[in-house]
Amino acid sequence: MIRRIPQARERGIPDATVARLPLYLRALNGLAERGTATVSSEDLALAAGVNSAKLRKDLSHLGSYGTRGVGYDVQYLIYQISRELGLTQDWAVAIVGVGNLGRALANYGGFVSRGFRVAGLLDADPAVVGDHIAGLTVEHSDGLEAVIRKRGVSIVVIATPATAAQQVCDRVIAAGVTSILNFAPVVLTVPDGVDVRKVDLSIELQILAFHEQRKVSGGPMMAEDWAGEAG
Amino acid sequence: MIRRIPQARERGIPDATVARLPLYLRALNGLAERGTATVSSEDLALAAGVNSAKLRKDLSHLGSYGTRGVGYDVQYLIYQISRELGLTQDWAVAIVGVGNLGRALANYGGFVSRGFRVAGLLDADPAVVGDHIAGLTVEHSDGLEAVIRKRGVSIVVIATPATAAQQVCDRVIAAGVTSILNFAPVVLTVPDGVDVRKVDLSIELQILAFHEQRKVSGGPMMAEDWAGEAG
DNA sequence: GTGCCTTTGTGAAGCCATGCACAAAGTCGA
DNA sequence: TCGACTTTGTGCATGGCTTCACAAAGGCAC
Ligand SMILES: NC(=O)c1ccc[n+]([C@@H]2O[C@H](COP(=O)([O-])OP(=O)(O)OC[C@H]3O[C@@H](n4cnc5c(N)ncnc54)[C@H](O)[C@@H]3O)[C@@H](O)[C@H]2O)c1
Ligand SMILES: NC(=O)c1ccc[n+]([C@@H]2O[C@H](COP(=O)([O-])OP(=O)(O)OC[C@H]3O[C@@H](n4cnc5c(N)ncnc54)[C@H](O)[C@@H]3O)[C@@H](O)[C@H]2O)c1
Repeated sequence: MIRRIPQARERGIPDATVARLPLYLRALNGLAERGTATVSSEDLALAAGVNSAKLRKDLSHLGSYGTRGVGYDVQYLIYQISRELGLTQDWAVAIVGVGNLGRALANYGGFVSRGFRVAGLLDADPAVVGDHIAGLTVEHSDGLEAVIRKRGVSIVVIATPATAAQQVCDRVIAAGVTSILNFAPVVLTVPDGVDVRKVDLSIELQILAFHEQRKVSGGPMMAEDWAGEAG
Repeated sequence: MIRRIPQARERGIPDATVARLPLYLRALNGLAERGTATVSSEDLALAAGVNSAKLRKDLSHLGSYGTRGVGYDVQYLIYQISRELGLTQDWAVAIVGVGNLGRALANYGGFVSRGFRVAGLLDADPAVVGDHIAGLTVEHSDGLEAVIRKRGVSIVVIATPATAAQQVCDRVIAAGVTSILNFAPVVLTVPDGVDVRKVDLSIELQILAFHEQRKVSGGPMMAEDWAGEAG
């Protein structure tokens, strides 16, 4: 059978598209708050900071939800993207490592706002255990596996020092977690089937520094670049 | 003259490569701490979590710093990558918005550790101004431009609420800053020549949720995926 | 010096993402 | 009902990134 109907959603949405869906969702929520009922790909793309053709191609992976000559229904598109991202259910998240960063995350309102619920705060330091943060009590990380199982935690945020991250990672995976958001500056080793995403401030700054250096070096090609290239 | 020697560093290093250099640098520092003198692309790639061919091609963009049959000299490669990233000089960074997140960032040791120095903490809230954090005093954001100019700030971290981010962004750009790290969940609009990188927790969680949803839906290929493909 | 062995640096192929450009589709006014 | 206009959905070309595979390069043992 050679016939090959390129059915949307037949299997997978490109990673690049998935990474942009939250952006579209945010832009759509902004429009919805201002009472906008429909939006064209051009306008939505502008709000999300992407090319309109890319936006349309991205949305076409979810299905054909637009109306030609009109645009997209804001509310309907919000629902479809939310459903696709799995935000119509709520996800229990545990934060391991309640130091500077862990506290900031626990207090972060935007966390809860869209489908994510902080179901546990865990730390290894007895001095921190028992602290009340954002309505939760910090528990000892000895009970990590129990917390994960009992509260149905499916996403774990690692905000421990780098030295503890792999160990915490191994434990939560053993407890059945397959989605990890890592703030520690280490490359986590995980088995197939486990997703790790990392947020790394240090890397971002270094990338900025790279470009900044090129700017201040006096234009596109500085003298040093030519050194040794003669002959 | 048709001869075209593909000299490394002739013009630009691919973005994808630049984004990985900090990863290599981190892995190399780990090796250096353990006293390793030389490392093969295979081993370094393993430590950095990438394919070894990719590592070699990345490094080849900087120059030909390896020795065939031996590998790369760890210290020398650290120096070369550092220099390429602009980490041999130190960068003055200002943090605007000293709330939960801004405080965590200010207290973050890994900031200073590699070429970045927090040169200013600024906030609009009089209740926060005057606080002492990590050896610095929080200043009022009215003086943003003055701080940037007087202390040679070239990278600004925005950790204000989303509503204030664009305004802060406009001001720091007007003050001459061309590198911004944005933590606020908004798409910043900037003129050409300004680099913005964003760190967005919410997006990362949503991407994790997407994949997690697919997993729990019943394995690698769920029934719904096959609907309509028969025949 | 010579030959073997290891490892680099890179040509080439394949893959994925981007963005243009346009036909198809649907709305809306007359 | 019809025609003009708007906007979507997508075929296609382009470009960048990744990966394989290997010739060239260099160290090292003898
Ligand atoms: N603070 C920031 O702005 C920032 C920025 C980027 C990255 N990071 C990274 O995020 C991580 C946390 O940073 P931080 O500033 O909050 O550090 P922190 O030292 O303030 O907090 C770390 C916390 O983790 C706890 N901990 C240690 N081992 C543990 C274990 N095995 N199980 C559970 N908890 C454990 C400690 O008791 C402590 O409370 C670090 O890896 C840091 O490099 C932080
Ligand atoms: N806390 C987190 O873990 C987290 C995670 C992801 C994203 N974010 C984002 O980071 C930003 C900061 O988060 P937060 O939790 O620290 O919020 P916060 O409310 O605790 O802190 C914001 C700070 O910015 C200051 N501010 C407001 N307007 C300002 C202005 N015009 N100039 C200077 N300072 C100003 C406020 O006075 C306050 O101190 C928010 O946009 C948030 O969405 C936070």
